[in-house]
Amino acid sequence: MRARGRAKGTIRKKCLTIGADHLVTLTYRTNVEDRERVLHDLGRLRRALSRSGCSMPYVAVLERQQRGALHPHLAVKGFQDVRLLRRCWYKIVGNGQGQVNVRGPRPGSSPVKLARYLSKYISKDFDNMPREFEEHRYFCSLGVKVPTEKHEFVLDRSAKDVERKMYTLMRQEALRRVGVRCCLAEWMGGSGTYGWMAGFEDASIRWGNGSSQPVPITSSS
DNA sequence: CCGGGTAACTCGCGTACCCT
DNA sequence: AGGGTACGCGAGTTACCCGG
Repeated sequence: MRARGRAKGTIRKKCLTIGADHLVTLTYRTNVEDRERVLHDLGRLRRALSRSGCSMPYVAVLERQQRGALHPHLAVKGFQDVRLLRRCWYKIVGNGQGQVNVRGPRPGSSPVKLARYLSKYISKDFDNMPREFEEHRYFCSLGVKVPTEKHEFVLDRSAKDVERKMYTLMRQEALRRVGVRCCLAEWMGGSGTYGWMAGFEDASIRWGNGSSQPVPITSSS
């Protein structure tokens, strides 16, 4: 199905865009199979976190356990307050009636791997997850823009100074394609041998010739 | 403080069409 | 046949208001 590929690709790109490196798993003690209930609880959690000043960009998917119970996985960026998450989740599902598990980045893990991990759930459950017409397979906070232009590069571990030069070339190419009025998002793998860069149109800033940082455009200019 | 209702807005999904 | 793209529908998100 074409929607599967599109959903997988979008999840992967959104995870990379927000730089997701932590995975939050919310579960119920009881066997909750009602999708409406899970989405409702997820909405309440989001609202509770928002009111606590802890609104976070996320990409969420639902996974079905072997017993049939649904539970959400959330890909988020950076360390989240587990105690706050737990307190809010327990308020919603009842004290001790659920689990909150936050998994941080492991050695060798990356936003790329987490993105693959989440998109795997989509393809895995695509065929066996009961789903009504127009229901979404995944959910994310608003404003997560998927880049329209993206270049990936791989460098040899033994390369010296190549990384910096390649980085400069990548930036020049991104600015050439997207335009100098843009902001750049990037991610570099742990070993520095793999990464990506993406450009987003942004009329409020401008890259000058040879500058390493964009400068804000004031209303007078 | 918290939950529910509502409205405006965003954007995922299915689908049709075109091109290779 | 399969990939790319555009479009409309409507599910989902968010902010705000109000009542308990």
